[in-house]
Amino acid sequence: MGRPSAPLISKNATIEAALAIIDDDGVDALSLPRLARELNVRAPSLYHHFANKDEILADVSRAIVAKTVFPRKPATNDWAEWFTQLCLNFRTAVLRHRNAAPILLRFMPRDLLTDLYESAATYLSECGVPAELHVQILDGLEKLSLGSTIAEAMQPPTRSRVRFNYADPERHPVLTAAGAANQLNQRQIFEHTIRSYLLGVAHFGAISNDAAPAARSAARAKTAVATA
Amino acid sequence: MGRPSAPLISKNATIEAALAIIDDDGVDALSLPRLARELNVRAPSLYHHFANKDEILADVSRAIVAKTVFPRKPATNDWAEWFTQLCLNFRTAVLRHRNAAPILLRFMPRDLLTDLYESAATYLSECGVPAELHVQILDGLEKLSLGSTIAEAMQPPTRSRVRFNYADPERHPVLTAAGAANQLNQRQIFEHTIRSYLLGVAHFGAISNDAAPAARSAARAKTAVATA
DNA sequence: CGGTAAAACTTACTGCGTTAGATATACAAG
DNA sequence: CTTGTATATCTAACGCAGTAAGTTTTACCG
Repeated sequence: MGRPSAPLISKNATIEAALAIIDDDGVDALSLPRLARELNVRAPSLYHHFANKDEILADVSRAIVAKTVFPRKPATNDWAEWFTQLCLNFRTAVLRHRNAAPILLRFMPRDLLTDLYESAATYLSECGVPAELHVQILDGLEKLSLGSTIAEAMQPPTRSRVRFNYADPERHPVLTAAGAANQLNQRQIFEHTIRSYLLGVAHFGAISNDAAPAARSAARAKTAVATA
Repeated sequence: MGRPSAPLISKNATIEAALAIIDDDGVDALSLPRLARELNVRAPSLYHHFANKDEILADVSRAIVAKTVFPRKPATNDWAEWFTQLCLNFRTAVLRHRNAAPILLRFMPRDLLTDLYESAATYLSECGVPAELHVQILDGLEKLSLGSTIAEAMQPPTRSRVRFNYADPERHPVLTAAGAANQLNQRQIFEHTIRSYLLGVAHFGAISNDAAPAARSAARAKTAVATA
């Protein structure tokens, strides 16, 4: 065949095709022969554009995360609201390709995140949040959004209120009742979780084991009161 | 060779061997030939005890999660403290085998969790927490612990204070400063995140988009105050 | 003692990721 | 316009993986 007048393979088209396969049939269905066939090409030709399969997967991860919408900063110093919106947008971007969750876990584009964090930390400083809290807020939010979104992506999608699908009314009566009483869907629980976390950080600051026992016992007392 | 006087393969030994391989060399290193070799046996013989490789992986996941220590209930109605301890124990159990994180994501033993949730929901009821909050607490905590622990497991372990390893002092000055100012390690951030979340739920209850705008704006006001 | 089921084996197939080397074309230099 | 080199595809082939089929030996039960 020899060299074609215009290249048959482009990085972008390859990544898009890979993403389409994953969306349609899952990560396990993405093989190089299949990907090549979709591009009307042979598998080894892909090695002229990518070092190996992992590089393709890393680029797919990057493409997914890069579509996260960056919210504009609010007029007030309401950083908690801004972060909540950012996390929601991240969740939306990831859940658009929920089959890709496993590769996202393996190939999270950390450099993208680092650039994002730099601007987020700057914003926190502008809002007067002390630097000691920055890591805790950023790292906590990362674990929370990334982790809980990926965990959500691994389960079948549910638009309506969250139940416990594995609960058996006979063996798990209390849980079944809890499912019936619940009013929130997955997205609302996520948003609620983020917001609760940020409220917690903002109100109580660092609650470490050894550093601030007074703050913790005070917090514990409040919890007990609120649920009595 | 024929049938041996005593079986050469047992489910338990197989799962332990698989876990050892994963701990030593990662998930990708676990192949049936290698696993069989470790057991002094041939690969197809494993099919007499497991339907396929996925079944082995599922059993490995189950073995990891099953080692979570169930904390005893405190004398007071301090359910938040109990849940915090439970989540910490779960994290410990998972991080003992951090290489196994990807398969844990795929083969989370949901039935184990369901039994656990039933008793947790019962406990919440005993403590007087209204049923409408049960799903939100359980599901929120699941996403948070499972997700953030798996996300943590995917990064290299760090016992000391959390920095941002990918931050370049030139390009990310604010982030570098934030890393220097941070006092908490991974475990403390995790614990803090759980506690902040539970405090948030206990104090503010459901914060949904449409249900309680008043509660949310009140919460937002408090956040702003706390950080001004 | 004989039949059945258990628990190992050997052999073999398919499909994967990847490498090596051939082939033909585009493009730039003389 | 020729010629050389880099580019972009191909074909062929290797090794390893998961798994299926069928064989062999042995344990155990009536």
